[in-house]
Amino acid sequence: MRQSATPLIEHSMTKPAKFDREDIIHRAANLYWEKGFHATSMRNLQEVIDMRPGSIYAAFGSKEGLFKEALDHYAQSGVDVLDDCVAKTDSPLAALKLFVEKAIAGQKTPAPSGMCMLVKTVAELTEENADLLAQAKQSLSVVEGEFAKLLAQAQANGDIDTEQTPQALARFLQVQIIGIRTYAHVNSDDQTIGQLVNATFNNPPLAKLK
Amino acid sequence: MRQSATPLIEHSMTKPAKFDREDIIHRAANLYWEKGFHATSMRNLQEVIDMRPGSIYAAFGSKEGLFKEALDHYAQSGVDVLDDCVAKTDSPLAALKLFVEKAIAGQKTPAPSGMCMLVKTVAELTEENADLLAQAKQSLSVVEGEFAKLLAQAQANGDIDTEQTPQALARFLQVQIIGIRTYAHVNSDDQTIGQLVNATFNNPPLAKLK
DNA sequence: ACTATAATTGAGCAAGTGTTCAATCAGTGT
DNA sequence: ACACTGATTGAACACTTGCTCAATTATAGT
Repeated sequence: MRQSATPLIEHSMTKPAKFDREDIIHRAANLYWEKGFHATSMRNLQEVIDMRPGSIYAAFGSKEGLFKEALDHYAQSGVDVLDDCVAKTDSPLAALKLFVEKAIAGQKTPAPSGMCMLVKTVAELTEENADLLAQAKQSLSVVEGEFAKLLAQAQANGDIDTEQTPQALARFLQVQIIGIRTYAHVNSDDQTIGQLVNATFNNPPLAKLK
Repeated sequence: MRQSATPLIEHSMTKPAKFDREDIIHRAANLYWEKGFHATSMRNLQEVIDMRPGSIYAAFGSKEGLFKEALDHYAQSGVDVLDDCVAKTDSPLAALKLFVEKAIAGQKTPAPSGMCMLVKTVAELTEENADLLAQAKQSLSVVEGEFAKLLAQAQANGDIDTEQTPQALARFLQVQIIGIRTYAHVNSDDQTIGQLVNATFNNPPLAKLK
């Protein structure tokens, strides 16, 4: 019954899982991201990941189990993007700004939803799905922690004011990103959104010192 | 079949609607607000508003019809609260700050959800419910317009900088409120949230001039 | 070839969904 | 009293939901 992510060699090998687990989760995540947890039915999922119910339940246990893995996948890919931004820029502050611009531009073509999937999840779910809710919150905290690290570096570099702790600055940045991406649903005018991003990085507490 | 909000006098009067329509909508709105559109079933609604399906459908037409009225009710009550804040304070800026504090404190006990129902709706719904989505967006725009009026007054009073248009400032304020209320789901520490509210009103572009 | 083992299938289940409608109920005007 | 009429009821409908499991398929080791 059990399926292993990477088929393990045991006493006697049998038919290995033919599907690419990462790819399946990626597709599932995109559907959940677009439609939300409740509005996504197992039938919808069966179609986009091209698996029959038995296989899905053998591999992921339940609708919630698959959603959990989708959330993990999404959060990890977010961290990957942030790391990529760090690699592509020459300062922590520039990395953060690039990340924000990418996140907000992603609202356009290829992303299932302009909103962060973690935020959508926190907004949608209640205590009826306490574990999923907790996981989304925790992933948001992890991202915030990554922000804090970069902001601490920016302070050490003398790029930004040190009046507030890196943690407080990270919270502030989270609020801006959540607010702007959500607001972009209502008014997605490029210039308007650009103004809001600039306001975030040009005013205290994140304004660059000269 | 039809039910009228205020039973009208016609050629021959019959049994008037016995329920208090405003009260019904209020209760329905609170349930929708708490659970979201998709996770709220008609059975759930039947219980909290104590009506049988036939009556609900005679009065509101459909699950979406009732949600529409719930959204309207919610948006109107938001405008009412804002007006109340204006009445209770001596400056437009103070009114806005009071409004923000009320909105964020409402996250505590009596409100069904810490998040704005309009924002939750915009986050949850897709083009599959285009009309409801459009309505939520439009209500958010209306609120933003109210903000803009007050901010224009604040500028006229010389309370805040005039470098940005009232509309731009209103957008900025919306982003802050959306961001903070959503963020409060993840980290609801009073002091932290207070800091974020203060940051909104103590930094440009909303900082009070002296 | 044969067997052991596990992945895969898909029909189908019990429960839940939004909604309808014939029957009943209860005020109003006569 | 009575009849008229619209509000109210709740059983029931067609459909969808998340999920199960016996049957089938496919591979690896003998």
